[in-house]
Amino acid sequence: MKQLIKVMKALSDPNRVKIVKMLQHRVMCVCEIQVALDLAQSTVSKHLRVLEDAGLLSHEKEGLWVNYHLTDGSSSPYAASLLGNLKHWLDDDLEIVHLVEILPSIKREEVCKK
Amino acid sequence: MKQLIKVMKALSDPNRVKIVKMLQHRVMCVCEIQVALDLAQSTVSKHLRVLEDAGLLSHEKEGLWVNYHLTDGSSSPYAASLLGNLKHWLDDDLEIVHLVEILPSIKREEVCKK
DNA sequence: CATCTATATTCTCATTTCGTAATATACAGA
DNA sequence: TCTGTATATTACGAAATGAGAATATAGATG
Repeated sequence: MKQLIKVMKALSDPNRVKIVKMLQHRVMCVCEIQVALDLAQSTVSKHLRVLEDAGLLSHEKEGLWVNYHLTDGSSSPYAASLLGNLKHWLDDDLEIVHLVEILPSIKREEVCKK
Repeated sequence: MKQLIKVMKALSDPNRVKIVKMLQHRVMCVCEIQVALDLAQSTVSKHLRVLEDAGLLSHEKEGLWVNYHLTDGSSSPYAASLLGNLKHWLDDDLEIVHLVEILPSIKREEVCKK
């Protein structure tokens, strides 16, 4: 039960769902997500932690960057199912469409370095 | 997006998930659910509203009783999918197993009338 | 109509959640 | 080792959430 609730809670926030939808298209680092969603860096970092704790994401370090990507869901059947569903869900959502459109223009080399 | 978030939020609470799991077995009125979950009546009433608003439940009146049951999910594709998933999810969960076991002993004619 | 009874709604409180700013940490490069 | 950059963590305020008690509502029955 706890596992399920964790996954559901993780996907109960619009910004976190947006993160999942973006990661369907490519791996992203924290600052790229920050720019895409226009949130504070700490906020993004916490959202990523919630998603990862639920078994939806994982990360690898690449120098200073941390690359986040979707998991294959093998850690949790609930995560697996919902990641599957989210593959097609919201593809018509205007906000998501827009996010995906601007995704190619968000490049870490240009976007970070503040 | 809003629709999806509503469904996810509705299923982010253990007591609401328990309600769904119970309703997979039979129609229940508010006071039966109240007894099964050992919650205040107003709390149950509110949980039912959240689930119904998300398109997961609907109700019919039967005299003084209000019968709640799962929907076929036709009002929301998200609700439909998750109701489908929840058909098999948590069937091994100890808490759910116990709830389902005591379900037959909860009869509105005996349980209500306070 | 008066009175039960089941449910819904409202009020209030404690807890959680989401956001930011500030700070700490990790690590690459001079 | 010192500096700068990306990320994580902490501290904290505003808003949402879940709980129960009290109250309102709807409808059945005498």
